[in-house]
Amino acid sequence: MAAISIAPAYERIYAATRQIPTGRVATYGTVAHLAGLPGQARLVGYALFRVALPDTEIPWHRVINAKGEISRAPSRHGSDWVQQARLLTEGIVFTADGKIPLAVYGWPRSLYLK
DNA sequence: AATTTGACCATAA
DNA sequence: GTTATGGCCAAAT
Repeated sequence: MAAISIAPAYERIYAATRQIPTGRVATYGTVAHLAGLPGQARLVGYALFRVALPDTEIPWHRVINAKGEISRAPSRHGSDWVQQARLLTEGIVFTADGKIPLAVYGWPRSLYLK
């Protein structure tokens, strides 16, 4: 009954990630919330790790951590730099600290309106 | 089937 | 400012 959403948890995360508009970024926590997994910021990170390589339609590079910084990791095989490059390509400018001003690029805007 | 793994966030000291 | 800790979950091997 109610086959409302028997979709894999990860797929919902991917769906939420695809909704991030170009030139904008969302945090893991936000994506988790949009995916219907409030508080599961970690799952988002886990899911994205499994998808990053065969990248298809998922703008995984638009997902960053709550600090407004790209989550670098040794296990990422350098995909973290690809993320940096892609964000720059979309017109996003990093601060001197290598961070992204969420107040400007954060999405959805409603979470960052002053 | 059990073990391993993995890109977070918030709080406390 | 850093460091440590708890919480949370699913997929790949």
